[in-house]
This record gives sequence, C-alpha cells and structure tokens, in this order.
Amino acid sequence: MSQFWKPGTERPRSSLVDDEEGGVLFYSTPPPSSSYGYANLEKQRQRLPVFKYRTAILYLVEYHSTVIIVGETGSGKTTQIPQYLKEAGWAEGGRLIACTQPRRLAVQSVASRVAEEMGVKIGEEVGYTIRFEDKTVQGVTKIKFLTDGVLLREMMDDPLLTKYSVIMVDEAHERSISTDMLLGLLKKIQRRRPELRLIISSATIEAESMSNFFRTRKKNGHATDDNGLKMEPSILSVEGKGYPVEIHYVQEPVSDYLQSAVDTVLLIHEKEAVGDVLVFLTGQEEIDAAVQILVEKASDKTSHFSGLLVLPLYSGLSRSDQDLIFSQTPKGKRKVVISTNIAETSLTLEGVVFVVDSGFSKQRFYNPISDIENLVVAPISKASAKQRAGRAGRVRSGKCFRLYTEDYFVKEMPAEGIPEMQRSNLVSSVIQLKALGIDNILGFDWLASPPPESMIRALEVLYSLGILDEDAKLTTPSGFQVAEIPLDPMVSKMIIAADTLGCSEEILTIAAVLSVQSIWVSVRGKHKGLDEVKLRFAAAEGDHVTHLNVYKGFLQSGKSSQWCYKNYINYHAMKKVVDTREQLCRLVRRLGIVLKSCQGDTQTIRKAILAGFFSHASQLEEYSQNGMYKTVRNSQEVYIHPSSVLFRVNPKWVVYHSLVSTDKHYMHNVIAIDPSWLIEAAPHFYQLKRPNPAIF
DNA sequence: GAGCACTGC
Repeated sequence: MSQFWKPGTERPRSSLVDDEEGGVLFYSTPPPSSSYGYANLEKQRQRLPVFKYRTAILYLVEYHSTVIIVGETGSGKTTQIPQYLKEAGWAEGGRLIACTQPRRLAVQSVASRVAEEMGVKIGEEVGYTIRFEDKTVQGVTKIKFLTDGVLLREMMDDPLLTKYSVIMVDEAHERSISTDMLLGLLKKIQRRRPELRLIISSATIEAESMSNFFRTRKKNGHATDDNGLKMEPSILSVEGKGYPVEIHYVQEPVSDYLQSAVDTVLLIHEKEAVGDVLVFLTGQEEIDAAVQILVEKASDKTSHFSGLLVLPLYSGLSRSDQDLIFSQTPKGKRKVVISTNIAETSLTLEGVVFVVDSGFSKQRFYNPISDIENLVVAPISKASAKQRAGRAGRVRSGKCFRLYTEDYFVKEMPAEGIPEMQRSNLVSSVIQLKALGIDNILGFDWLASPPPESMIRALEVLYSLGILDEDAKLTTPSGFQVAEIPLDPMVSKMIIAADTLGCSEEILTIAAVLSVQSIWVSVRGKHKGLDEVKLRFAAAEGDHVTHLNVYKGFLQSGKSSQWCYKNYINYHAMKKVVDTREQLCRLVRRLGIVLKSCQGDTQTIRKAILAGFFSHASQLEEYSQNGMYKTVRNSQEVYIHPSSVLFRVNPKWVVYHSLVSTDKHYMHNVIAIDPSWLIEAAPHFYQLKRPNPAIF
C-alpha cells in the first residue's frame, strides 16, 4: 500500500483498513468497491501487521481471561481480531463477539469494512448497534460492533452480558467516561463469569496500569482458575504501519503559539517539499484568526504564498465547509488545515505530510463545589503529542513541528491526560451505576477514581431530584424511570413530571431540542438577521417555549430545508430533533408515560421544567444595572447569555438549563418563573437551603 | 451584546 504520487496526478487508493484507529476516512473519490474481489481482500488482510500475530492472539485469548493489546495506528487490530476470533469458533453456539468503540461513526465504518471483508451483508453475520440504530439479528449476528455507551445500557437488561463470549474494548487509551465505567464493570462481570474473555486494546503503553487493574487472583492464591485459565492479563504489542515522522522542536519557548503557528506554516511552504499541512490549535476563535492571517498572505498573487489553500476545521462548521476540507488539493496548491482536536481522533485527513502542534487543547474541567464545568486551554499530554505527530506519517514519511521545547516535552509534559471521569459532572454515571445495582459508589473499583467531592455532589443532586432515597437507593418508580431514559437525569425528571402535569408532548420536544447543540445556525457577523428572525419565534416565557414555536413552524413547513434557511435555523439539527423526539416518545411510552398536550398552557410547561431544574434558579440582583443575577443555590454571580430571547428582558426570577463559563458565567436557555413555583416544585430543597423564606 | 474541545446513551 505504500504508494507515492505526484501532486496533480490521481491519488493512490486507500481504504478504511488504513485507518481504523484514527477514526473515519473521508474519500475524495468514491472507493472502488466493485473492484475488490474476495481474493484481493484476503491478500490485503494478510498484509496487515496484526496478521503475524494471529496465532499468538488466539493462543492468548484461549488461555488468559484478559489480553491487553497495544497497537499503533494502522495495525489492523480493530477489523481483524474479531474475524480471527470468529474463525477460531468463539461465535459458535449462538454466542457473540463484541467490539466496542467510543464513537458512532467508527462503529459504522468498521462494521461495514468487516462485513465487506467477510463478504456478508451488514446487519446479518456482522452487525452494529448505536443509539437509535440496531443493525443486528438475534441468532444470526456473530460479530457485533457497538459504542461502549450502548454496551453499558445493555447491562441494564443483562447484567452479566451473557450472550457475549469475547468483548474487545477498543481505544481504551482515550479513557472516556463510558470506557472507564465499562472496564470497571467488566472486571466485576469476569469474577462471576470467568469464561468471559476480555481484549483491551490501547494505543499507548498504559498497558501496565491496565494490567494491574485486571490482575485478579483466586482466593487460594493460585494464578489460574480450575480450568487452567490464567488470571494474569497478558500484554501483546503490535506494530503499526505508519511512516516515520521527523520531530522538530523550537529552540526557545514561544510566547504566542498562534503567531508562531502561522510563521511555521509560512516557513514550511517556503522550505519544504510538497504535502499538506495540519495545524493543531485550540478553538474556533483562534483558528479563524490564524486562517485570516494566512488567507491575507495567500491573497497576494505576487508572493509565492498564493499557493496556499487555507481552511479551518472544527465541529461547528457547516456541511459545505467540511466538504471543502476533504476535497482534493488543487494542482499546484498546498492545503493548510487549521484544526481543533477533532483531527486528533475523530477525523482523518488524507495527504497530510506536515503537522504543526501548538501543544495546547481545550479541555473540560469540573468544579464539584460550584457545580460548574469550564472549558480551559491546557497543555496536552505526551500521548496526544504522539498522536498528533502520527497524523503526518500516513501517506509517506513526514515532519512534525512542535511549538514547544524538547526540554519541556521530556521533563514537563505529562505522559497521559487526566481521564474524563476526573474532570466531569458525574450525575449520569452515578445513576447508571445505581441502576446496575452498584450500591457503594464510593467504593467502586475504578480504573482511576473520580474526586470524592464529585461523587458526593452527584449523590446530592440525585437525592434532591427524588431519584435516590435516604439510603441512596433508586426510588420507585421515578428513580428507575429516570435511569431508563438516556438523557441527563434533570431532563429525565422533567419528562416524568410532565406526565403528571399533562404536558408530555411539549416537554419531549423541549428535551429533544436541548439534546442537540443548537437549533440556530452559527452566524459570525450576521447576528442582526438572526436576532430579527428570532423575534418571530420569541416567547415572553423564555427560550424553551421559543423552541416549541420553532418546532411547530418546522413541522408546518413540511420539514422544509428552505424554511430553515430563511429562518436561520439549522436544518440538520432540526432533523435530529425530530428523530430524537420520536425515539424518546417510543421509550417513555414503554415506561407507562402517556403522551398528552397541555394545549399551549405555558405555565404548566414551565412547572414541568422546574421539576427537573429547580436547583438552577437565579434571582436578578436588585438595583443591578448590568443584568447581574445570583444563583439561589450558592449566590454565584451569573448573567443571561446574549443568545437568549430573555437577554435584556431580565425577568426578576429565572431558571436556566446550563451555565457556560467564559469571562463571565452565562446562563444558556432561560425561562422566567414565579418564585412561589420553586417551593411548590421542591419544598425539601428550598426549605433545606433557605430556612427563612423571607427572601420571597 | 457574546461564543461552543470532543464524544455518547
């Protein structure tokens, strides 16, 4: 597969096998699937680095309860190991082989690749499951790809995951919350089901700590169980097939990595051979600034910088902007993509030969005391730096320019990032563990323990919502109902309250809208138009009711994309809202919730919202000139976000959906309320916090 | 009058 090509000529064909670890490949030309004969595919399979280890892997899986596979990008482990297992008989007798991925797109693309290699139709012998999409057939499917979140959900019906013979947890090094939870629970399952085999696949040598975690011994001290199965995890390394990447460091620390990144791109263009450039910065604002500087340079037709084609890449981009990034670089041009971390794991760009690494990314941090999540620009880990550099070695040997010193890399950069578990609000995780019968949350065997303060905060929130009782057990029925609904527990509580109040139709719409990023198109510099359009939908009660108006308008337009375009509404987001709402309706009906509309009674709707969000109440500061509010819970200074329809309206009392913290704490999605509803919705909470209700 | 790294059920 190691083909080279001259710029301007047709690019070599590539396939998804090149990329399973790195996420999803975007083809600039459609893959020539018709030319893949079976024999051809078989040869390709045998050329993958992992093929040499086929016998070893099968031997280890046979005799060890847990196998840890350290494999670099492009080793082929994700697509091949499930097939080896199937060929060795692990799917016989109605059993299933599972392979989990952190991302939905990866699940779909890996599954279709494996189905193609096996010459079967996707959804039959090889299937996949992601939320809202189950492409498996019971009794037929033998290899199943799924997100780790889906496997966690499956445990609620089948706690010991009895239908699986082998579970491969892929991308474990990413340490997402669901991967960490899954690993802790799988360890528990293995104690009850010693015959279950686990394969943990990771790109980094964190294998040692992973191995320690899974090291279990029988009480009698033997390292094997009665059937001779070794309890000691084994570790196997598989090399990748990336090309070498030359690493360059700066001599002196840089004071302005943005400027330095721009300078480096210009230098590469001047001195280096052909090949696209990928620059890692932290966020949209920074990226747009860097793009602008470079575009200005490139627009000077007389300078040789006119050969630069500069493009931004972040998740908020529209479809059409994303298409530009994955299109072929025009003849005589050098493509420069300036990206967030999205290009580190989720998306793979072809043709990158040079990487510029700022050494920073935006990371989420959670403060359990204030209950606020913050996005902070923070230094990346060595593991991330390595991953970023690897992006330069996909088509041929490349170069990575790190905008930090070698000394810093060696002596100061942390080896691994902080697991997400330790940087997040844990309300959803705690309720999920409770639903799985894990009573002692604080004593759970975590791969890395979250801060006790975060767990205590989560328990408090769930208790105040009436989801947990005094003994920290799920309440009946609402605790169990909330656990069944795959949404934030505060949103789920709102849905359950709507059942009693008779406005479930409206609240399900609101829940669906809150689960997408934003239903408005992102408009830089076009705020005026958006604001005017918003007035057409704006409700005096606030944003949630405004969302209902938009949803109604969308349905009345016949779900028209034209209508969305005219109204500054994100069509794809609205389609997702409709989808999600449908799924939620189906789910809550199963829980015995009756769909009913309150026919525009916005007071009832707001009361249902309060049932979940009473702890997010804020009061306008008296005599406040600048719209300052204080939260009722802890007198935190907050403001209504300018995107809200209640911005500058400043009702005396509001309830917000979430806080966004930048230079100020902004309340996102706000409704106006009557404070007496708070006591009505949560007497326990408000009596508890305010023994003297004189403030009302 | 301002801004959202990235996922997932």
